[in-house]
Amino acid sequence: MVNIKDIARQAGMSPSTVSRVVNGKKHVNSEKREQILKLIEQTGYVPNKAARSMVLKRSFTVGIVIPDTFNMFQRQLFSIIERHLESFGYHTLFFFVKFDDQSEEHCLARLKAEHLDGVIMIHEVKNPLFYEYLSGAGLPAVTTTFHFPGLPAIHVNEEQASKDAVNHLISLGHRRIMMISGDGFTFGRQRAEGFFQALAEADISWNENRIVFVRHYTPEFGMYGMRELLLREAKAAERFTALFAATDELAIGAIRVLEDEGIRVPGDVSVVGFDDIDIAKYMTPRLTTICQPLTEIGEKTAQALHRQITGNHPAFGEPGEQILPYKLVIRESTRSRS
Amino acid sequence: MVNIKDIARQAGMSPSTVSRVVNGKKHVNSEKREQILKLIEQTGYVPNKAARSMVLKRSFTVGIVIPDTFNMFQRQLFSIIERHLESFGYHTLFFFVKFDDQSEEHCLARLKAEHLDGVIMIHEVKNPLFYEYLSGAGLPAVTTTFHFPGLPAIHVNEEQASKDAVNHLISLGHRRIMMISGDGFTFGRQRAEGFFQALAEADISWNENRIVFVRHYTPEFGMYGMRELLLREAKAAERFTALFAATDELAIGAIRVLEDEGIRVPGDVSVVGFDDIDIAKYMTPRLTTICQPLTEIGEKTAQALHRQITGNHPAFGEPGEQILPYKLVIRESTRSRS
DNA sequence: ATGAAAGCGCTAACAT
DNA sequence: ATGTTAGCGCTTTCAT
Repeated sequence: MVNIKDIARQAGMSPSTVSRVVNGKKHVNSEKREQILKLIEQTGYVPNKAARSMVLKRSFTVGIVIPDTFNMFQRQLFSIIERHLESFGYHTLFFFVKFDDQSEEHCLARLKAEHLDGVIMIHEVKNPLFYEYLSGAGLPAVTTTFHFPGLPAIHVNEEQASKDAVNHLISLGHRRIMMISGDGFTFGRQRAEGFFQALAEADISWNENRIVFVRHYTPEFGMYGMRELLLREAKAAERFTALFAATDELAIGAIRVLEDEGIRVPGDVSVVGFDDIDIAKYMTPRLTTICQPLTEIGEKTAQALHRQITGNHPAFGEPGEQILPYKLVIRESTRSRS
Repeated sequence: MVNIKDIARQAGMSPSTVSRVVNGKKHVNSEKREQILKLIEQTGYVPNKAARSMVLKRSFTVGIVIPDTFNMFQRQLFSIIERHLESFGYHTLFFFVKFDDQSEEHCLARLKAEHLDGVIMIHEVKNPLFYEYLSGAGLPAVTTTFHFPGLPAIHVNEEQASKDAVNHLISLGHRRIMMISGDGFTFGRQRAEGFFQALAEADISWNENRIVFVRHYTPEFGMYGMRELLLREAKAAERFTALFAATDELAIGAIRVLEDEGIRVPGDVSVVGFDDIDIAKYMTPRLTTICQPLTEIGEKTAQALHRQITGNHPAFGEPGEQILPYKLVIRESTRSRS
């Protein structure tokens, strides 16, 4: 592997000069600059990052904390973030975390070991030590798609979006509306909160049987949730006519059970999801859902971190919170109550 | 950030001794070892990877080349690979590649710039320079879910799996079977080849109108493919009764069009996919498909690379090709021809 | 404008 | 068993 000395020797100059050229510094004769540039081109020389990193005391690496079981929404988000970060000259290291205590601890240990320049959290974690470390070490950090007090955040208004989703159902004439959410993370609770509020504002009587909290936001748990709901309703006079699922994947599982029970969507029950994952528009029926501005979230997240790393803003000084607009996408899984 | 000298000073020993302890070498007094270990624990000392990497001339980083638009199957695969690689002490750097020439070139340039210890290709690329670089630089490399001559590979027998899928359709009494595949990559051609062979072996007359090649393996292109097939059949006396889609995502798009046209799956047309992505079992109808042994593929891929990096096998010596078993998973999207 | 020299944190060869 | 030393590839004073 060709290094800076090789280039210097071949050019008959010193490594310092080559370094200056590589880093685009001033004070270098333009002829020599040309010559060195040509040599770099010819030899395919690339500065050794480890060496640079050592002297500069920066790793040029940012960590992204993301659930082990990340869904299509997060998948799209992180490749956008990765692309931007790369254009800023950073490496991206992924930290896949399962949400049990042990895995979070292990992840935190790795995080500490990596000498990162910054961290992006695509998902909340339970262990408070995580956030303590970030702030304690003064490590630049951004939370995205959720908000943790004291850290800059890029996200949509989950509560308002949920209200819109539920209001859509209400405007279609539905009154007996159920919800499946998860209790694990803030967004699940926020989405539930929006559900409550929409109901309250429409004077729809509240009843705790209207909502079921499951452990994960997956199709599998969507199935559990729906079975539970059906069980509760077994003794009711009339069945619910609409469902709000806290994620599209939950919705997919719920619809699966509904279909299996011979309950038609949207004929008998209307369903709205959240996230607008890829397949939402191909499903049968096409899923009505809340669409978050993926590209923009990814962009702003990468920018916010970059600014924090390079800028003179103290990491925990005035963390900006950017709230982005979402859209309700109406497809086929919701219909007027006949 | 505490470094090896700090530890040495506090322990009243030399950096070499600390280094020996950190790296678990012999020849160190067990009392001193204990003492150093305690100090490391207390201070939270972690060796600086950049420094290690520089003296060891290894980056401890492996690159994974994966499509920009990676699907759920690849998503699961890569988090398995990442986990194994991590347990071997490697960092994982992702190279998301779009399949146009420019993006591939950019990706190759980055690949060269990274001083990688090894490369895993989760997907074929078109640019031959990629493979030339890998072999030319003697860089350890493994291809997974496909095979490139001269490189170790972990994959299933695509052709045989496709034959099984089509034979399943044939055994259900279907004769007019169509296929949607892509022309971009080897696996698309191999899956098509299996389709041809199964047909030939069952003495089903061949006709080039039976297959359509689309540009990408996505639901969107599955829709294009199915529309094309329907168009071709518009003038035929009888319509086809079965479809083999080269990927589940293609199948999802195809089914979308079928449903929209009022053609029932599996009532009018049976469909079988390939990959068994997550949602396949939640769709309506649940998708019959070929299931690849994800976990095993991921495991063996990581192992194969690790062996190549550490072992004394020359990278291009005797590249092993490991062919793993697959399974046909029969669900609801296929049915006897009535 | 350019070069010489020091040093980033670590490991390994060599000495003791 | 342990310490001393040199050096990995780079950037950055500090001279000139």
